[in-house]
Amino acid sequence: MALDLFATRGFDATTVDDIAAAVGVGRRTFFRYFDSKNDIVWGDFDSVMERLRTALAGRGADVPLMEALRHGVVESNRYPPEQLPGLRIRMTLITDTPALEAHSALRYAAWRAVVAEFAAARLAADPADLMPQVISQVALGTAMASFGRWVAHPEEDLEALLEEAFRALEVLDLSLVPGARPR
Amino acid sequence: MALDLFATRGFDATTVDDIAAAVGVGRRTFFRYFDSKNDIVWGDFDSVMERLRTALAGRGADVPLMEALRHGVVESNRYPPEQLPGLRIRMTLITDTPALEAHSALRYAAWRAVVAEFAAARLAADPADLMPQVISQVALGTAMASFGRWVAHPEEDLEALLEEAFRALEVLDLSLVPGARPR
DNA sequence: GGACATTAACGCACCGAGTGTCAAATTACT
DNA sequence: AGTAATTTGACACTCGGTGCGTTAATGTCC
Repeated sequence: MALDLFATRGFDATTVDDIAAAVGVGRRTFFRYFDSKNDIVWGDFDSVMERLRTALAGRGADVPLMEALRHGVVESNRYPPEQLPGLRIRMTLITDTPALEAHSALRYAAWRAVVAEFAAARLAADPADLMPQVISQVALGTAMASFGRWVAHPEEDLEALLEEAFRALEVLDLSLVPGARPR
Repeated sequence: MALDLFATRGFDATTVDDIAAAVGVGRRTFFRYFDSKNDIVWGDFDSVMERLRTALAGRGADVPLMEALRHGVVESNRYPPEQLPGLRIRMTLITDTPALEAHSALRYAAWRAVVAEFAAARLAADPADLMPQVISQVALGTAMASFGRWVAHPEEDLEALLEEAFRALEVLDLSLVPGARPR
């Protein structure tokens, strides 16, 4: 609903009054349901995190950490085809609207916390320790690079991109020698 | 100057009028020198990026990519001791003021672009390709994890943290097997 | 040194996001 | 139906940020 306005008129050019009017509701009422205009775009982020959490927990302890991470992230980003257009609109808005890009940092922090907790458990460390933090940052960055690519290249497959990116991560120190051919 | 106000009163509680008054300048004039209130905290970010760019370029092509990246990032974050207190104040503000955390995403994008360009050149790829993007995201995340740790633990050494984090990156797929002892 | 152009300072009015307050409307309950 | 609880939304306000237009400095050329 409001997403359509954003997609056509642009995020910045769409005021909260516009949205409220379009939904047929008072401006003040809008702010009862959304903490900010930005929050419209990231719908139910809690469920995304919950999916990630369960996907990570679903891997046995015998699977190496980075491999479990790859599986978890890929699996939690598996969407039924009919949801992909909506996802693309949202991710497009996020990646090329500065205000949203900035605001998203807050959501990402929560996402990273899930990964950090998982990594910490695996490493028998504290989530605040350096390595779990590095791993969570790296996982987020890798996922974001994949999403960014997906947004810019609609013909490519999101899952495949995530898979490729995370696999590259697992062999980072081996493949990235000078002179190595990029695939 | 304005940083002191942020540090004592808090970022959100300090209005632009407060700052302008403290500096003895009109509100409108403030906005001639800073595009936004947020921009005060990230001083001359261009010089940071320039340092990174030259530090990366300074490594010979014979040094492996991830190693050159580590050297470049560590070197570009080598500050004279007298600048560390100021840096700590700024980074503390950034890491625990949501508004700044969000705004910083825009600066980070520029930083990543520098890394992506470097990585792309090394891989004979395009900066927009998946791998350069992954590498730039990973580098940023690793640096941020180090900074976050440094802010939370003032007794630890920033350079050492960066060094440790980036070294861990180079052996990610080797050390992070289940049962491996965290160091 | 004086006339002129340029740039900086800044007051004013405005917009849009977000919040607190309070009264009216709706809904739920018995 | 009548009462209590919840939802809605109007109003006023704060704060960040911008456009505009005017005054004050600052430079520049003859």
